[in-house]
Amino acid sequence: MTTTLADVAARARVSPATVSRVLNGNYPVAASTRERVLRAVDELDYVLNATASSLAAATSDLVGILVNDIADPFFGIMAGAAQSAIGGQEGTGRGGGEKLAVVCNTGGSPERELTYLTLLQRQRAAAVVLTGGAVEDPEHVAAVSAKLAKLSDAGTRVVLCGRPPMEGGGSAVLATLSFDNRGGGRQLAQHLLELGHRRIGYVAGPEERTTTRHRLEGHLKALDAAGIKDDPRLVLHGPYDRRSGYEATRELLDREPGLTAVVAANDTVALGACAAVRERGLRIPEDISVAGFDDLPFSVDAVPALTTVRLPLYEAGAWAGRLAMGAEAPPEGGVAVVRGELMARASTAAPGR
Amino acid sequence: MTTTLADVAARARVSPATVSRVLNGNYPVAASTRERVLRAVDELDYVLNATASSLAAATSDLVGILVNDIADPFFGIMAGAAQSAIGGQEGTGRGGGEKLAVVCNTGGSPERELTYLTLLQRQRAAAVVLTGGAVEDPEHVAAVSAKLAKLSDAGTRVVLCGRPPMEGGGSAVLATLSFDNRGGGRQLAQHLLELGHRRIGYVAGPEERTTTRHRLEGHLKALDAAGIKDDPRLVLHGPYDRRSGYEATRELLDREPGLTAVVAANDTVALGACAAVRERGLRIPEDISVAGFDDLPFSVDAVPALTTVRLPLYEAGAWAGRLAMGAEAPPEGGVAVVRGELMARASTAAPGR
DNA sequence: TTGAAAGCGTTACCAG
DNA sequence: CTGGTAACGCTTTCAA
Repeated sequence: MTTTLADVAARARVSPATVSRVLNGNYPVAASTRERVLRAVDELDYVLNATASSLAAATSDLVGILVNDIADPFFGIMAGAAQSAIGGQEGTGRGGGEKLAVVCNTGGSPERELTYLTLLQRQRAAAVVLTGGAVEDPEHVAAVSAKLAKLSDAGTRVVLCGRPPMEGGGSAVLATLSFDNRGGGRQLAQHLLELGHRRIGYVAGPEERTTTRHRLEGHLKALDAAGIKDDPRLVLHGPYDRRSGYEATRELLDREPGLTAVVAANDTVALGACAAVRERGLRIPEDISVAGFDDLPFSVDAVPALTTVRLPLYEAGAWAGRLAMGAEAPPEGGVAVVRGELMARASTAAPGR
Repeated sequence: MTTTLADVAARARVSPATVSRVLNGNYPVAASTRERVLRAVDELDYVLNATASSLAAATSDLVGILVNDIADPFFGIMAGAAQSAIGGQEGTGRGGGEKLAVVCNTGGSPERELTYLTLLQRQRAAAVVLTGGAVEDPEHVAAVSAKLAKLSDAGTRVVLCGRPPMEGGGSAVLATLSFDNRGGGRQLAQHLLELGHRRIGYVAGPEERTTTRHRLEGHLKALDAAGIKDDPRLVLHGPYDRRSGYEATRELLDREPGLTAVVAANDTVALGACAAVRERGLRIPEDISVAGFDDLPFSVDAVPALTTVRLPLYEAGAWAGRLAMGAEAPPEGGVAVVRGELMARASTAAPGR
């Protein structure tokens, strides 16, 4: 049979209540008693039953971190940082209070996102962190808002990381750490424009996603400011993966052979873009410049000449983790904008092609 | 107040027991009754309390997937596959039975690995999947074995994925999907040897890790078979990251300028190796060959000429997920060896240097 | 096919 | 500082 708190109490010759207090360390207990209890715990190899604790205390120690694609280091870095911030706190004791930070992979699917939120709601999760760009479909946005409101009502701390603030959902969301995607898109384009580039292709992310829209808006705004009129033929949408970058870039080069630069929605897409460019026998950056977003650790190896906007992923994730743990939310309605840094890794002067 | 099963029962004019049966779908209920109950559930926006369910049923719907480094796509791909296999099953209904697959990042730390296992034990997890190479420290191995035994006793299904079978721990572990790391290491070395390479550097992973030891063993065995004596100066250990590959390769090139090939412990390390090689003005593969392991999606972009062993990460992860869900374990003591495929992406004939 | 009631293992309040 | 004891919300026999 599984040993219970009562077994420990019996062995230590104290009441269950006392054992509970020792284990949770949230109430004064005589040192000698504590000693006796802990010995009994060790002797019996007792482990608290979290489901019973949660039921009785009406609070769980589960913290869910939702990501769009667990195979993408962009999310891995943020989630890992959050998990460290959450997990690396309490002592390693047999006691309670230890948070269980876990990451849930939605795979970018709205349904799975909702499913996970429901599952976490069932668990009465202590906190939920939503990372990465959100889907903009009104119906889904409404569903998520409603879910978050319910979670929040039930005492779950809701934090957004790398995601724009929810429209009017301010009450349910404790804090929002949003990347300055518009600014990043603008920086990238401005940089290329200053170098003299005029024909710039853009491989955007999936439609209906906030990151996609914001980065593209920044890009187009910069072009507009430079007096370059929006050319829809130079913008292609696709998923945030390598293949999309490859295929879209081939298409862009077909449409506009005079292209001197390609901006990709993120670094993973940029890698595909590079492959397509190389395939055409073009050198980077001598013949054509390629720019990305995110600055994943491997992009420097993939393309030493890649221009990118480095987002402070680790810092943002860690901050989100702390907020989930109860840290004070930033002022201004709990919204903080996290800016990226432009990394121009090589000369990318406009080729004469 | 939070609405409970009793509230639903009252509204549907049935007993709590009936509501439970409808929600779990594991007991016959009259269609009309079910209808009424479900309507009440929807009207009240009721969500099962998983902690209460788990306590009463003595089983949880939590499945934990432990990974060494969540920012490494190697783990992301496996974990994502496992999560899909686990999560994408039940209907999206409001009912129970839905598993909550979550991934836990140990960061390669033995303590955190144990902590997570304890946390999952507390939650009475339905299953636990341990992925990736294990630490070989005897004390830690014993601690993990003991933990797994306890989990297993408590009814948790334990699955190992991309990790060698536990010594004698067969009883606690339901199934083991182990990569053929020795064979992979051998393949890589043999390939290089056949091309005429004789001075081959090796950047190994961290000491005390099974993957590190096995891959290296395969490598050395192949060299030995070719009559090349083991030269400790050509083997360097370090963490599984880019920096390690960079620094170790610089050191190797200093020690042995006549090197014609470098084998890295995995593709991430290989990227660092490539950077170091390029820095010395050497071209790949004309001047020197670089080989890796794992075949991360981006490695082809980083180094089109990289030679690597592709491991079926997705398939292994999906299989592990199915096993965690209750699929039948493979025969042979539950151990299955998953082999990789050699990918020689470019000519890597031994340079004349 | 449905209902009644006895737990499941902890927590937290109230006494002492 | 410690003990007794109602909850906590659901599952699951056992009857009907």
